[in-house]
Amino acid sequence: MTVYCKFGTALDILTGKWKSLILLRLLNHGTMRFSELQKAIPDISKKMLTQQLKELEYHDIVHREVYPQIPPKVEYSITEYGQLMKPVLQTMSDWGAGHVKHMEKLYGKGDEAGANESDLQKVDSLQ
Amino acid sequence: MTVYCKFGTALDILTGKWKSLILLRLLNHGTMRFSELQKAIPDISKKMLTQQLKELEYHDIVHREVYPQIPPKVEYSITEYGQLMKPVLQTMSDWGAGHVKHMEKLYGKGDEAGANESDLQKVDSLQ
DNA sequence: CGGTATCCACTGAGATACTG
DNA sequence: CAGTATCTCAGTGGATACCG
Repeated sequence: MTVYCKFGTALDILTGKWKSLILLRLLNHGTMRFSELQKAIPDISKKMLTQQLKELEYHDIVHREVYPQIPPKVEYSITEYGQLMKPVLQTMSDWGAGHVKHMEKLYGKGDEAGANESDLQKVDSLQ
Repeated sequence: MTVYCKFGTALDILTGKWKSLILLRLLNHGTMRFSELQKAIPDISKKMLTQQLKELEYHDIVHREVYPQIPPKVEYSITEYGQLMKPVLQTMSDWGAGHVKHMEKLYGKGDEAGANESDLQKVDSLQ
């Protein structure tokens, strides 16, 4: 049986280091303002944050609430539908955790040679 | 509690349309030769196939068996450890399938406007 | 505050040609 | 057959400045 590849879909959403980081923050902290997300995710630019949030909003994973006031205030949160991402993120996270261990076993703790884990970010865990 | 982000790790492996396509083929067909993979994955270039396979091999997900003969013969397969990817792939695939449905509900069947599903590939399913 | 708009540097990936 | 070596170019994302 052949089916259309669902990874394309899943990967479009999860791909890129930024989207997963955003989702993680929102899942942990609940509602967050644009500036809070910026502070919580070091090194992300406004451009990227805006872009990624827009995509997540289009996919009905993130909700964007605008408060029409001066100065503006915009809050982001995970939609009810978006909560379905949690098990996916969790599964990937669990596997990733195990895989870090596995790589250490294979190549030793200092595995600078190819694994490229230098850009791992410290974030709150899913639990 | 803060932990190192495991998504970086998981995404490094799963990211890119090619790696997931390769894993899918190998999971379905078992052992495959380089040229078989090339035929099975239309539009992938030798360069990309080689590169992705190398990375998967480094991560102990794919095994590379070289038969020292002329003409050369190289077979690729999923390692025992690599089988652990299956649930991850399955979870992502399941969510992706549901998400396609969700997008159709929201935006209608013809959702050319932003979802960019035009590059979905036909592949054998995990089942 | 929460964005857009513009420019620019870098990289990922395709095409092509060559090799053991 | 199964790669490697270059070249090239489009797209991604960073920096900066401006706007409602």
